Amino acid sequence: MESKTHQVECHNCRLANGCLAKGLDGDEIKQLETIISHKRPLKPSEFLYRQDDQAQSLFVVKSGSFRSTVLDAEGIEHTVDFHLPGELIGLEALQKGLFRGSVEALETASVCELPLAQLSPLSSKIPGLQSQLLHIIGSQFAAQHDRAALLGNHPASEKTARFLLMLSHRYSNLGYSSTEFNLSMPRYHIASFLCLSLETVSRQLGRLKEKGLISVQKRGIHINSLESLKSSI
Amino acid sequence: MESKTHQVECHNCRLANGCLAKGLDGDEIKQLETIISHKRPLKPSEFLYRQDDQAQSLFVVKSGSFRSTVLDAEGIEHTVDFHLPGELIGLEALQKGLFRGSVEALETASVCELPLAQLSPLSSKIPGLQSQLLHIIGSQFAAQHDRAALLGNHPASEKTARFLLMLSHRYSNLGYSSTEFNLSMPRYHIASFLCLSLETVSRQLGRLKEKGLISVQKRGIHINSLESLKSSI
DNA sequence: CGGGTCGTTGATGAGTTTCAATGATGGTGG
DNA sequence: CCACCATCATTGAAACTCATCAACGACCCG
Repeated sequence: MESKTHQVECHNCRLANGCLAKGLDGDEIKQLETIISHKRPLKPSEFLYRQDDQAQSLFVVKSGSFRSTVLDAEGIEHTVDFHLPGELIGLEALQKGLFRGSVEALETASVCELPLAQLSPLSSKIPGLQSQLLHIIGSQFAAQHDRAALLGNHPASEKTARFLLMLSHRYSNLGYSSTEFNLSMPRYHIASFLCLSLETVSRQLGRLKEKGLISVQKRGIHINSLESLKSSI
Repeated sequence: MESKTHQVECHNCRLANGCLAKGLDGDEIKQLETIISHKRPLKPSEFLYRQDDQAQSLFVVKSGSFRSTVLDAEGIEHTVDFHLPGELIGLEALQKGLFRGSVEALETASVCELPLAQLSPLSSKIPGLQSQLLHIIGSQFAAQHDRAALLGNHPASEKTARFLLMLSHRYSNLGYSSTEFNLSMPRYHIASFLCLSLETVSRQLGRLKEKGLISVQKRGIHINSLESLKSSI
């Protein structure tokens, strides 16, 4: 059974507050739950969808993390973004009903599925849902602005520090530690996201470690002082 | 009078087909026109809005072109995007009601203003408007994916060629020539967008000229062969 | 115990930035 | 009307960052 529906309960989901359900009353949440389905969890490096797939749904990350990529005309893959719990994925399909990039689980991960055909009418019916949808869309545009500032014309050292600070910030928003976390992606993905080579990323992490700003052990990151790391930029 | 309302007529606007009015019937367009206002045209390098301004409205480019920028924590400016006629600006404000970047006219330019307070209720009332709004939002996300592929890990020569091809494509969609156009921005803005130095941009344009792929005279660009330019990447 | 993936580290060279000088253009005021 | 200034673009030379190539070690899983 490909898309067996698992248990669905927005009303006691710890993410509901940053999710579509935010600001809805009990009855509205029930209506929302009726259109949400949960696919089985994805395994590491399994694809949620692939570029040019027909899009029937949007997705919200429930657990784990994802990476979204695009292939350019020459078949070179670029990492567009990483997605943590609570984030909405697939908005680029609103244009033509096709996904414009691929999304791949970085670890065991799960999503809530929001069928487009039902989301749109429901959001007309529930004003709070529409406004929350627009709010989330706005966050994504805002995040892109931040990303532009992160990736823009900076030396590798700064890109790396900024990358860690971005993750720190996002984990902190999710209620996790802002100073201690595990990278869910290999160096190669970070490099592709930052437009650097994987060796450079590795070396820059090493430098930050030498300076005493962070501790690194493979995927494990500990930021010794957020302030010093920021001011190192 | 700061925001004097100029003549508003979506129904005979040549851009209406790629704009919010697309797919609406005559009566619906009339309703849309009632909430749209036109500010006086902006002069070159005049700001449409500035980062952290309170956002009352979204904007659609009616004529001319714009550049959107963000300041990072260090006060360094990054060019996020260029905006041509028909494009919707300001979506990042849907999150918190604040603009997350600045938008600046590159030449004499005008916009249609869409007050957020009225747009949202109207789109609930007119299903076609809501779906067109979502469609446009989707295009912007799709465009970001394309931009990621454009800017990603490529040598300066490719970035420059891709940049020209992107503009060519966008002008062509607007009904202008895809092989002959004027850059509305100085080299410095192109450089900031492509994460290069302005000298590098200048040199790369020079190289493309030497190779016979394009003609350049300051802001004037003529692409001798789109196909050769593409295959040069 | 192999074999694969992943991360680190070193040496080298290419590509890009930076600094600097010069030329073209357009607007302004004498 | 022309000189002057500011802005923008081009070009050169030098310095440096970063990518590439390569080797090695750590780890995990079959």
